[in-house]
Amino acid sequence: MNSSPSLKSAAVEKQSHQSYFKIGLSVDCVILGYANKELQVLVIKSDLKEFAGQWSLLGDLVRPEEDLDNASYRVLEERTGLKNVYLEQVHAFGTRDRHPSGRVITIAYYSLIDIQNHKMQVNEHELTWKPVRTLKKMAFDHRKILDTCLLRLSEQVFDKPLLFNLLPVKFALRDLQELYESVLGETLDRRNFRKKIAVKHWLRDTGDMEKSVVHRPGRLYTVKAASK
Amino acid sequence: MNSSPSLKSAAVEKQSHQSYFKIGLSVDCVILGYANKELQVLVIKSDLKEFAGQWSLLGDLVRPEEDLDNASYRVLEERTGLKNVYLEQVHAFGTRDRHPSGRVITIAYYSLIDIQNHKMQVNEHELTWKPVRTLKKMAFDHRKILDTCLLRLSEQVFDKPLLFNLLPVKFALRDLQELYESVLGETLDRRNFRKKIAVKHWLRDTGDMEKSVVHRPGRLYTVKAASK
DNA sequence: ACAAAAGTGTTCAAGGTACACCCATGA
DNA sequence: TCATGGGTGTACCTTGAACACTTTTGT
Repeated sequence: MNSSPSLKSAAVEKQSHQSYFKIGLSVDCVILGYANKELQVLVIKSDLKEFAGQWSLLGDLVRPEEDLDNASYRVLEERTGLKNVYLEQVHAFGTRDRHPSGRVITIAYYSLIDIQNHKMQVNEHELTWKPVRTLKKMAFDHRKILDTCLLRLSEQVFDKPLLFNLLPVKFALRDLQELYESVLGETLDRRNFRKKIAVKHWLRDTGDMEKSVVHRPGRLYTVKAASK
Repeated sequence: MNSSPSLKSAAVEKQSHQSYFKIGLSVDCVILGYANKELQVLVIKSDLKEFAGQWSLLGDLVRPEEDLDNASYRVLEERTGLKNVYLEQVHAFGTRDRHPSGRVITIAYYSLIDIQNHKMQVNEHELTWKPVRTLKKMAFDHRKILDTCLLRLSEQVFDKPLLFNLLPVKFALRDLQELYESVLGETLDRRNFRKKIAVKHWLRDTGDMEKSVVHRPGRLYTVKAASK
């Protein structure tokens, strides 16, 4: 653990948010993207001494004048510059000892964005995308929060057109299938997958084809109306 | 609206809980029972002037030293005397204007109990069971909270052995079917229902039969292991 | 011509739905 | 003997799973 001098201790952080206690209320956003054929989550280096070197989800205290949902939209927009993205509340986490600064309960949300389409300077401010798979340990109970959101997501992907939010506007069915496989953690039969998606009527054929692929190009589709 | 002199106004209530603000944090429990072939929910007359005469769910502010889940177990035990019952977190409700006393966000839980088996004096302290169907308007956003919990429940009843928590230890399949019909809001075919339950292997035949019924008595079953 | 992925249909098993008759009990 | 609900099986349909060959493109 390399603890730089600029890291705040939990005690100091508690001072600066004094007005929100006795019980602090925060939102944490599991912001998911898809790159290199893997699910990625947007994380930041923890600024707490207790979690020096560990990655943390993006969150903030809820302001007294804002709705819960608005707070998570705000966090999302501040960090990615994106509005109007899919965001869903998942669970409230509130064990006593989950935050070293004192009593903070957090409402977890997850959000799905097109990683290409967000302008934020990644790797500045120690904000970065990390493959979900590689994050073994995270600050606070954030790995548990992440798992809870991933489970919720996987339960919904065949009921609602969610995963399209992670892809560019135009995509091939193979891209979509690989994404489903990442999220579900299992391989899928190509013919069965295509039939299963077809009967949902979520997609529109753009008429375009893949370019510059070293094999037969696939058709490019776009989603009729993704969930926001 | 008959507003008795003992009702607190929101302003007064805010004073008495001053230490918890800026943002207050509560839990609300949708405590469900089953009687007269209807789902019932345990409610109390609102003590706020703004909601005089309206029914309210059972809730309380979360204490600084208790886990979120513990807070809802505490509310449940204080109101029903029951421990060890099924309790599940459903959703956090946090719009700015949901509470007239100021900013209070609440975490909603639902719980399933055997209504015969709870000792609480109902109709004292204006605490009572009301059929879910008859509660058109409730205090705060409590009708919305109730609906959210009922929806969650109905989505789960064939996946987990939940509804048995609402019945006595021994019950006939007809009782069970009527309960399922109440929760799902639709009638079910008797033969198909019995097959569907049979393949779950949730039940054990007690060897006993119904008594004092005016028709052929049904077998009494008990659940092998209900979810707690 | 070869490598690589696109695109496509059929068969089988399992689960869900619709539906009707005889049985046991109390009045 | 009648009214009431208990208890059961079969046929059909829908859905999901397994599985292989031809086509198109770039190199």
